[in-house]
Amino acid sequence: MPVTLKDIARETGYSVTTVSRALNDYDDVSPATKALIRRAAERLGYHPNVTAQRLQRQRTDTLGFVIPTFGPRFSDPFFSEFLAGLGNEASTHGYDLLVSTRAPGAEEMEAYRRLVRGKQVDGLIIVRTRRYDERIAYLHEVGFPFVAFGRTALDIDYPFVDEDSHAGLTMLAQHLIDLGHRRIAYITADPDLMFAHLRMQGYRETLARNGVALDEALIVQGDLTQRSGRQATHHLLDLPHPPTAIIAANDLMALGAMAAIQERGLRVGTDIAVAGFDDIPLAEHSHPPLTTVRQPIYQIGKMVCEMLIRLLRGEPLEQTHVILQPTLVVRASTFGVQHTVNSEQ
Amino acid sequence: MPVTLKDIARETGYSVTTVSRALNDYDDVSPATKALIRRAAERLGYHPNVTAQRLQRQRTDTLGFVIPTFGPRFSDPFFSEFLAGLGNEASTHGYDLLVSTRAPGAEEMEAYRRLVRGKQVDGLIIVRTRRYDERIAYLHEVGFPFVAFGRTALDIDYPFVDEDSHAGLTMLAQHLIDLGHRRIAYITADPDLMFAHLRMQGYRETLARNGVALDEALIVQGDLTQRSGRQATHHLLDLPHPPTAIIAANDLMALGAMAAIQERGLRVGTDIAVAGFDDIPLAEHSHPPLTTVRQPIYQIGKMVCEMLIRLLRGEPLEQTHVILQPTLVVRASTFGVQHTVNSEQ
DNA sequence: CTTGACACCCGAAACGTTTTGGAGTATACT
DNA sequence: AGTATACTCCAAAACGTTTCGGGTGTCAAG
Repeated sequence: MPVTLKDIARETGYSVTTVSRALNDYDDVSPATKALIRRAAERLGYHPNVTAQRLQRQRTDTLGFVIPTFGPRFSDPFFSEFLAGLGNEASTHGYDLLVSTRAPGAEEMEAYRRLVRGKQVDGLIIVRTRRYDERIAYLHEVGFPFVAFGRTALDIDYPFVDEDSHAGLTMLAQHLIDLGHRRIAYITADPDLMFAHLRMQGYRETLARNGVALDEALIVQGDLTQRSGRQATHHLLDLPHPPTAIIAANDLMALGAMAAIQERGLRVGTDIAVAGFDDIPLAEHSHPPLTTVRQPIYQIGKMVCEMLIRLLRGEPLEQTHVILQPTLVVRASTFGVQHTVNSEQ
Repeated sequence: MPVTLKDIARETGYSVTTVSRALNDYDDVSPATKALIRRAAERLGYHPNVTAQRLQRQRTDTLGFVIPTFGPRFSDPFFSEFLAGLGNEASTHGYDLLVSTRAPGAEEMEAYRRLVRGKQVDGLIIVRTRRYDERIAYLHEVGFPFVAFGRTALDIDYPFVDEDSHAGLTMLAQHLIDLGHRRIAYITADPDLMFAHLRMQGYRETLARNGVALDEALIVQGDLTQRSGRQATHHLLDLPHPPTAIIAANDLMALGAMAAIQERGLRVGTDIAVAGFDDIPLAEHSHPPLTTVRQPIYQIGKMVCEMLIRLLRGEPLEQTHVILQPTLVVRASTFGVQHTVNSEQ
């Protein structure tokens, strides 16, 4: 049914070889023939069979991305934005994106293995790196091309982009200390997540450097969702000696913290300061707007994708270890003024 | 480098045919041979080349999903959740997901055409249907398998799942009217979007049925983002005769509306009621929690995916036109009580 | 001693493309 | 005239799999 090279060959009287070479603009086909063949292809409505090309060329022009999902109500702005960056960059370079969704764990690893062994993709994108990241260890071991968003604690050299989580949390903590806070809580995430680990380090070190005593009771762990941020905050507020400021490892948990505080009739920004990390679009439009650290997720997605494509094409990477400096975005949630109208609209 | 059927054939002394048939469990291969071949395959680390299988089988076992993105800061919980449903369902049936991101328009259509003509995917998933949806018209015309989330105004019969937007908005509007509101604003989205159209209809009809005069000044249009909801609300509040309640076509815009109201020192739920649509995870944890209409997006993603797979496998669909009844979720944003602690934690 | 039936196996073609390694025919140069 | 030198073109192999249409050998029934 679909028209193939053979059809064009039959139609024009040329061989399949010549038709193929004409359409691929080889210079051992005369201009006249090329034109003729191209017109025929156009007329017949020819479009190459991508699968056949892949088999022959031994590459898929497809990148793989396994999204770590957590449960059905999975919804993290991080991934939409990252995916958008990835997808747009990939398409401008003629690459497709194969996406899987798996909860971290055994099934996730199986998905990676399948993609690698079946040669379904030319390269992989890794996000949410863990301190001892099994995916990276595996891909490195089998020598499969990949680029990650995030570092690990493994002794493996691989290309990555990462934001400086440590610096980000240092800025946040310093900001709160400068405002006079001394009881600063931290809602962390699974400490095996590299970024959670680094942020925690930044938190601890900044308090120490400023001579602020660290109360371990003020460190609680969430799972990056709003719900967990809310629960953690209720727990913190129930403490005999509650914090005056709360930093969350991401914006979603910070928004949950704000909800918990407001549920108790307290005011965010005046009674208790709250800060997040990521600067998701919601942060700017929450009430009060959320102080946070900006991570250009879309840009990072693009950058990771571009690096991987260069890698696949054998082009040199100017940098294989990119660490981006985040910027502090101070908004009303830590500023002490409640009903500030945000300047930008 | 990678091990192929030929390698196993050489190793075991059987033909490529027999090896293939053994591994695919044909019953014209003796159990002993099967075992022998399978052990060899295992030992050599054989994994079939998916591309070659595809070429031969003339199908890709891949579904296509083109995400309509709007700008770099694209971030809509709807898509994460839908994608999770899609991805999980697809993987349980052995299908992969090819994802593209395109802003609606010419490039988007080109992406669809490419996927169809290059035979890159066996079927497509369509979301955010428009009243006169070009994608659906095209796919129907060329006879390519697809399932959509959403109806259209086109006179085309195709399989879809949709939620009853009309009923959803009817419930919201009725809820507000029952609470005594008479000046109910509506923040709509691009009216070419089918769901925005249907929701608007539900809004208009419910007001009319209850004898509530419709003030066209109270209908403003956003673009589904928080930012636009906030802007629209500022506009509404500047009106000489502002509304006492605001319904937004989706939760994101409703959250924006809440921010705008609070920025002016007004209280959501007591001074002005706000309601959204979707019940994204954020709705429950906002402050105050948002009254909305629940759409089981994850389930819809699963259902759409399952329908498409059945379609591709030639299995009968029990229903090709599924319309789900949404449920009203009343929370404090319309309830008149400010600091309600949400029951579920 | 045939004849079938059955169990097991395989060569070759096919899927649609790209690439290899020439072959044939002009034209240009000695 | 002979010989390079382009310039066009093509047959066949290759990518790795599945499948079609047999083939062979054994055994029981006739």
